[in-house]
Amino acid sequence: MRKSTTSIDGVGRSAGTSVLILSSLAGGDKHGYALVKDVDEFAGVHLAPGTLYEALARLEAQGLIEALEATDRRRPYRLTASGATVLADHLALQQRVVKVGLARLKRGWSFA
Amino acid sequence: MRKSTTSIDGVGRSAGTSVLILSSLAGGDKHGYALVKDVDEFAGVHLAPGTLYEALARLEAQGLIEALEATDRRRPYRLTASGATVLADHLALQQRVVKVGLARLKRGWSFA
DNA sequence: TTGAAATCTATCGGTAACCGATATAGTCTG
DNA sequence: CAGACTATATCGGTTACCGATAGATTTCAA
Repeated sequence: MRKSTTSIDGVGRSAGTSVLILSSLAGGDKHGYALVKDVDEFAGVHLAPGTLYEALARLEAQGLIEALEATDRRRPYRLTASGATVLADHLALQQRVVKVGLARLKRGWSFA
Repeated sequence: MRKSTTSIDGVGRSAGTSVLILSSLAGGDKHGYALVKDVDEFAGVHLAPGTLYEALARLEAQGLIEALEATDRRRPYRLTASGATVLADHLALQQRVVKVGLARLKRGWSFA
């Protein structure tokens, strides 16, 4: 069952879960649940729990984020220096794509 | 075997194949091979053949692109009005993510 | 002139990113 | 005290994505 009209199937994907999580943590340390709400707000994308915890494990294994001491029921994460570098690189890449795409659309993709 | 140092595993993914293809076609009608080279240049991302033709079929089925009459060995595609709308929406989303991420990184993600 | 490189499309099998459901449990509020 | 919200975790299924492989044509230099 499809839900949206103007959406590429697998857009949650193309938005890039890793970039979303890294961007969220760039704003400060957060635990999973808080992170999901933050991403919801600033990107308008909702990360499913499966997607989230898998991605967190992946990113931690890659050394892009690090788990902090759990207080209460919360397991917070922090962006590492390496993670910040990778994030910056990817945002730069995405920015290039956005600029080119937008410019081409404005220039008139349609010759009809 | 991993190849890059500063890369999120599955970044080709986060770059968003669909957005890349749509952005390429926004610059004019192209057949698959030309499209791959264009994306290589403007995004620095190489689309594998499997990824490409699968994505083209998907996008056509979704009505975001349309196949044109094949001349010679080339099977060109054109961006549809619907595809242009979807692309614009997604570029806007990515732009928002880029802006937030960059702003947060600049503000200083590290408190150390 | 032949043969290597580039152009062009296509399919297949495998991996892993992503999703939604489900489970569990503590807290807060009406 | 029920129901909503916070919070983490796992599991099964789907599919985007990848690289290898294949095959046909064209171009171009040795």
